[in-house]
Amino acid sequence: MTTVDEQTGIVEVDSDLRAADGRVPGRRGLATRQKLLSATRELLDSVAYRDLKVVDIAQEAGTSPATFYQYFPDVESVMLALASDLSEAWHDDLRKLVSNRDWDGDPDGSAKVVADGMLEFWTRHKPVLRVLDLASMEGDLRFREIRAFLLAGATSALMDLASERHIPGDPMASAGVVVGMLAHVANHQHGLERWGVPHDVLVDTVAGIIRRTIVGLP
Amino acid sequence: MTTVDEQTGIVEVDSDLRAADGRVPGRRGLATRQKLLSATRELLDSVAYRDLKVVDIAQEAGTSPATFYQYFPDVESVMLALASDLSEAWHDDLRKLVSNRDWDGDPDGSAKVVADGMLEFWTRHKPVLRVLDLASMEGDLRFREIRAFLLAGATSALMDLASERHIPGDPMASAGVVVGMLAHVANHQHGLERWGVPHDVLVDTVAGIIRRTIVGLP
DNA sequence: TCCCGGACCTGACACAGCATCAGATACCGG
DNA sequence: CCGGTATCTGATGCTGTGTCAGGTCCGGGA
Repeated sequence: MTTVDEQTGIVEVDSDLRAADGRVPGRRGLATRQKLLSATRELLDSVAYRDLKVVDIAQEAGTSPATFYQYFPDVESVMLALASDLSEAWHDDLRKLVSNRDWDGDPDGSAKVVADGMLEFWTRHKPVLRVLDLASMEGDLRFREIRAFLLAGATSALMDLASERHIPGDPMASAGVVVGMLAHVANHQHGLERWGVPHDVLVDTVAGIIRRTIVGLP
Repeated sequence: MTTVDEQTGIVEVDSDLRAADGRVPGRRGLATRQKLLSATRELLDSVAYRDLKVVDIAQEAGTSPATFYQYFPDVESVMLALASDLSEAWHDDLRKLVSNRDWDGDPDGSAKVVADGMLEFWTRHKPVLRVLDLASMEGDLRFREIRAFLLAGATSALMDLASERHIPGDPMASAGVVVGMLAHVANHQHGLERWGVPHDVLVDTVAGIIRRTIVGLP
């Protein structure tokens, strides 16, 4: 999270980073905080968010529960931080993914690169993105905000594309639905593949929907 | 859930319905069980699954935590039962939704009815379906099975349609992706509408994707 | 080198929710 | 009205939460 202090105008990275007692953490403290974040991400591979306990995170990080509370008020806040970091990473990846793509000359290839890239990113960070999805669905405003920001880049990129092409229908709705579809397919990839749909067929199918819905080609 | 006892061949509705001590519940017991189910569904409207406590469910149902454990081993099992019931209900709704639809004469209207119907069902039962989605994503096999069964009806209906029409691409993948998209849009409807996409535009967009992807019309 | 002050960590504790059981209560057929 | 079984619950041990006061670690100054 990058923010600008309204009072001083100072740009701070990971602002509001302060321990429970109000102190600003130093080198050692930041390392501990990082260890807690990593431990949480690690645990999320094997245990459901619902069953994530402070005790376990602390143990995995090689520290005590009391220390956990020095850096985060609860487990949800760790997720928020992880999701926020991911949001940054995604915007970097996205830039490489959609910029300078030849939609006129090679619409199929372009759609495929976007579909594949997003699927890959979602698969790589599945555990955190899963929680982001759930918490958003359940109405948590802070998670919703991050999710909206995370999807906004992809959505607006596709929306612009749809607008340029003057496709029938609402560009915003089309882009929003397509991006949601990508996220959903990524999350349930495993299920579809178990149903007998191989990964590359899935990518082709999704790319086809992007092409027809956004680019406006048959 | 309807099952057939392999040994006896006896068809049982809600088989394995037995209290914690192994007794088969009578009229009064079934009523209590039902009250617990309703209470859970009720609570799910206002509190996140993650925060659903046995104490709260018991209180909402006007009984004690100990009674809860008479009928369910844990909160997850209640969700399983609710999801299972929903799965039955959906298959009934689905039958009315897709049967005798005129895809050749009125593809737009047909696609719209399916899109609208599914969105409506998902919205009506959002809390339970949300949990079903989450638990499936997190890899819980029992929830996955129910989700697969729930989506299978819609998926195979669309798959058959896609096969008949000889659309390019894999019918199974197309149907799976489209059904997933519908579920996802239903879950995140609120977000899209807040983004300024009205409900009817959303339905049109989704119907358009169904038409182009499944029916094979521009 | 030693020491000292602040940054950091943790053991101990009070409390909430989980899960279980023995015993109390409610209901039904006779 | 009574006995027996189905149903319910108060009491209880246990796991995990969240908060202190006080201990440990570390780097900079003498």
